[in-house]
Amino acid sequence: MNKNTNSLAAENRERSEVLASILCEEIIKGQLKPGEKLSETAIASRFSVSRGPVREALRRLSERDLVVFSPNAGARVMSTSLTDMLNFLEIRESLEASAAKFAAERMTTLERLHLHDLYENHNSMFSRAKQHSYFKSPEDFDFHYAIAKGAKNPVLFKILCEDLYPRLLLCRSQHQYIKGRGTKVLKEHQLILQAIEKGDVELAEIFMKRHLHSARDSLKASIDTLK
Amino acid sequence: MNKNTNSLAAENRERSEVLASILCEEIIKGQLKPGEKLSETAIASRFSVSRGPVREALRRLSERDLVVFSPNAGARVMSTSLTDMLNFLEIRESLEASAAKFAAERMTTLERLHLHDLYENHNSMFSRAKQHSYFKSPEDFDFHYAIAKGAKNPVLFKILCEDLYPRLLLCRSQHQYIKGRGTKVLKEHQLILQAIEKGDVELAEIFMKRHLHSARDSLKASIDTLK
DNA sequence: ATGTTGCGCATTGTCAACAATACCTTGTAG
DNA sequence: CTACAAGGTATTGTTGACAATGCGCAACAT
Repeated sequence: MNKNTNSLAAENRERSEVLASILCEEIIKGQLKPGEKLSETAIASRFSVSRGPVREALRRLSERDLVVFSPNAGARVMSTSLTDMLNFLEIRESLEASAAKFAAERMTTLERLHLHDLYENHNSMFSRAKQHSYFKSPEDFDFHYAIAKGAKNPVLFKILCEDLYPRLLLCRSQHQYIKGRGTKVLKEHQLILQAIEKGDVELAEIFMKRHLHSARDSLKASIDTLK
Repeated sequence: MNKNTNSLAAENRERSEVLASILCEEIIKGQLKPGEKLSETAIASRFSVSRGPVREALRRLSERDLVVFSPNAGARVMSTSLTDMLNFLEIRESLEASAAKFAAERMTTLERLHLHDLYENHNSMFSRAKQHSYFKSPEDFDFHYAIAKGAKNPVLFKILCEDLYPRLLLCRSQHQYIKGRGTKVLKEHQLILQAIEKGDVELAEIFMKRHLHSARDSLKASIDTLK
């Protein structure tokens, strides 16, 4: 059992890493506002640590593009634009299309069954208000997550799930962008699922590409209406 | 004029960032061997700084996956496998294909001319022994770099040029992998160039995909012969 | 009233010392 | 001779203090 489950005491990870992941979560969830100052002393006293680990954590977040540094002026929460978001989605389209392709080729039978379950669950409990929180179930939090995993390319997985997704979620939290394309998403997921289940590499790629493309189009449209 | 051009004194960037980029270069160039211990005190004394900035720099490099940390045992240079390299190349294929597509669509006339020049130079001084060092001309060091830039998507550019390329170069330096597919590369570049010049989006994407795919195949083949 | 200049304060950047952990050497037993 | 254990040494993790830079407020001049 954990010796000190609530504090950030020695869980075989260094403090700076633990701090970074906590701050990462708070930034992504929007608990820290865009452009908000991240004072070293404030964070240090909040977690009852010295400024050293805090500084290391902030440098880590800087590499992840979640905070920005001004020389001699410290760190602020990265503030994103809708243009950033469109750029993210454009790349996501290409990467996830590849992921779907590889998943259709490389997923194990078990993984395909698991993906099917995810789809069914998603389908059945659709009417309820459920937006998956990124940190709720980190193991298989999503249909897309499972596909990224099934592509069997750790580099792809890392870029997609550890680099792109967090920053995409940051964009969403900063713009109250709740897509809600309704039942269309489910239908699109179904097509992808079926292609992957059959091992149809080309179709899986195409359906995923279309799926994300229409997500992007939907964002573009809602931007235009706002404008 | 710079007050202290040779040392790493105040150039409006913080020490940890400067240190990180220096170490990054040395790691990628292979001056630091895979698995080699990165002692904080050794680096600190080498650059005549305290351990604080060194630690921050190492944490930065850890986020870039250039070093790995063992708890309470410090940092070591990331050591890569040929499998890693194949994974990198697989993703590069998908990302650069998109880059070529967007470049064909979005490059300015000036950028197209510049790309043409790059190709011509590459073509003319082909016989000489010239392998572009990554840090030699960071602005337009390569044909691929120019295309990534011309795609006009900062996210894509960052993933490709700041995340993927360095790690790919690390793989190369650690495996003495000098591809040398000879004049084939030039021919393939020419096809890509022509497609981009014409603004032929589909062809640019396809030719880039083929280009990088055959590069990957060539690596696979040389792995098999070694095995 | 507005723009500017100077001072004081708060925050960041850096450092050296302390505590804790891991590694290596040495010695001993089987 | 090899395997294992124990202690010492070196390195990492952390902390608090010092130096330097930037920011804000106030007073003054135009």
